Amino acid sequence: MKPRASGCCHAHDAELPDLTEKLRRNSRKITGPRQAILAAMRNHPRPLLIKEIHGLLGKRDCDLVTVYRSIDLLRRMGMVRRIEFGKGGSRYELIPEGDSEHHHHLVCEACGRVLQIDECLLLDAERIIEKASGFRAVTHRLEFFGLCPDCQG
Amino acid sequence: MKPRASGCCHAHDAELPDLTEKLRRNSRKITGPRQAILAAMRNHPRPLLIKEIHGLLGKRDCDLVTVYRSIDLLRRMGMVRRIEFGKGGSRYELIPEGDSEHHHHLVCEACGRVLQIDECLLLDAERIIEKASGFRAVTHRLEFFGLCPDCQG
DNA sequence: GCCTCAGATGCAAATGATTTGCAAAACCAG
DNA sequence: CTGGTTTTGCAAATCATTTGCATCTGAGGC
Repeated sequence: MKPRASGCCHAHDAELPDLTEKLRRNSRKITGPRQAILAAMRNHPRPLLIKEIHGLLGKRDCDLVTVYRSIDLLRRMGMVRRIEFGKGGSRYELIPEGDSEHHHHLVCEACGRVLQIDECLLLDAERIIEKASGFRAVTHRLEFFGLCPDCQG
Repeated sequence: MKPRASGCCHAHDAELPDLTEKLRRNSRKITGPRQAILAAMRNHPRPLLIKEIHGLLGKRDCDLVTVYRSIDLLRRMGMVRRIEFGKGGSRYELIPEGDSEHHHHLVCEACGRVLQIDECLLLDAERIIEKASGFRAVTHRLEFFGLCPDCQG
């Protein structure tokens, strides 16, 4: 279980055809705002606030409300995932193509820096809980919080 | 790891002296609203919305704003814990006295029913993450979601 | 290339949770 | 029981998110 800095990385364009295909399949349109939002998220691979995404676009490219609506569409299409860090609103991150495994985050409570934790040890726990509780389709939400090296005072 | 229904249980009054003492120590006052809120939470031992707590009191006992302020005070005094289930606002639950261990919840995504999961397997994970990341004071937030038996359809 | 029309967008305004300002009311130490 | 600090209630401000609606636009069909 090694945390990994989720800094900027690859920006391969393979997601654009993917978007095109998925949108077409649902008779949705490939619009400027949607491409711009996806591009912004690709260039900033960490959980972003709606407000941050909007800021990355420059207010003229698209309205804040459109960011909300587009992100929601992308989420329903399975291209974006919502994450709750508990203050200031929901955050969203791109789901890399072919990514079936989710991951967790380690968030600095002072500065908000985010590391990514790749392994997930809780898939077994979900099955155990299903058996013990009678619940079905059990998923989980797990985030870690602490003070990053720069904020330890 | 056995989920446990977090239904109503004991309502021993040992918390009232505790509250009194803690409040006095910080030169805060023991007021009607604060006692009423604590009593309401003791009688409904599950994560409650501010709105629900307010509802339990009868609007005349105390203003919604006072519930917000009192809950925040109780939280800062370590008597109440905040939980985020991700929709409809934060929830709060009483921390039983002498309780050092936290627990997690299993939430039905359809009806909102909540079971409590007592064991926590992640304390080791926190230490491991501290070592690997350089973060300190690492804590975590973990909730499970699924469909309870009544909502599987 | 042009038309048409469902789907998308912008803007204003509604909603819902939470916070803040301030004057009046409630504790409690002396 | 009195003074002075803490709390409360009420109104209004904030903040994130959603909704209504008139207008605009991408994409398939001509």
